[in-house]
Amino acid sequence: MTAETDVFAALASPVRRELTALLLGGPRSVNDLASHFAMSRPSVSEHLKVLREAGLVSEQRSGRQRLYRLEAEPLMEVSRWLTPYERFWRDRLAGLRELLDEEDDSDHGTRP
Amino acid sequence: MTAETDVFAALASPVRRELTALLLGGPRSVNDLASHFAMSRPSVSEHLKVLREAGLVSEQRSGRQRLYRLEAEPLMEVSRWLTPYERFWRDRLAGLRELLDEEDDSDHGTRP
DNA sequence: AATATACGTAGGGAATATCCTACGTGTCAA
DNA sequence: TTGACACGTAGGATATTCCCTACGTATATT
Repeated sequence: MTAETDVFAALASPVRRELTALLLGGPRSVNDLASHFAMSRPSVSEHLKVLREAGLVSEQRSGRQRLYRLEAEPLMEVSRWLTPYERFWRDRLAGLRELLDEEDDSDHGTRP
Repeated sequence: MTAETDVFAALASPVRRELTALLLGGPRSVNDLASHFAMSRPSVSEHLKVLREAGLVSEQRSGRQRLYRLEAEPLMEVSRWLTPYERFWRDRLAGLRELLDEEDDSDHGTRP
């Protein structure tokens, strides 16, 4: 599949989104990351593999640890994919706002 | 799971991303949408169901057709989720730009 | 050298995803 | 009313996901 699909598929799992969120604070070891989840460490390793293959994280060996680092570039594709839709929800919000403004107006169409 | 997870999971399929893209041009019937894919119409219906349950599309019956309309609001959650990562790729791009600027600079560190 | 630590991978089981064909329902057209 | 059309759903086959435990490898410690 395309790289784009890899990224979206990687983000489909709440565990993997949580992992990327943890890496916002800087590189972490696998044990460190795994300690935040109820699941086994090997399972976390597998999630990290998915993220690695999507290009969302990189690993760097440090002694017997492996530090995983966030690589956010692939998220640009998501952001770019999102662009044409922004107009839609802004339009919708603008419409909502108009509606609320009318509602707030105590002078309900009594003006000439 | 959370609504957020529904949205990310819905977007994980290239077929469903393509469906939402088609709906950018306005509401369309199921047959119309299905004609853009190699798969059977019932399968497209199932994909539309996933999108519906994620709140990404709505349907409106019109005669014997059902017009599907894009509902982009749930994508705001994706956009919001993306926000803390933007800094990362901008930083990376800024670093890259610096590097290119230096490369372009014919006066390689010969200044006092 | 022997042991402990940090990690990845193998292999397997259960759940879910993704496609299909067959069929049922509601709507329009003749 | 009969037939065609548009669609959703049922049921099933296969692939993939997601979790586990067991195990192998490399590095550090003693």
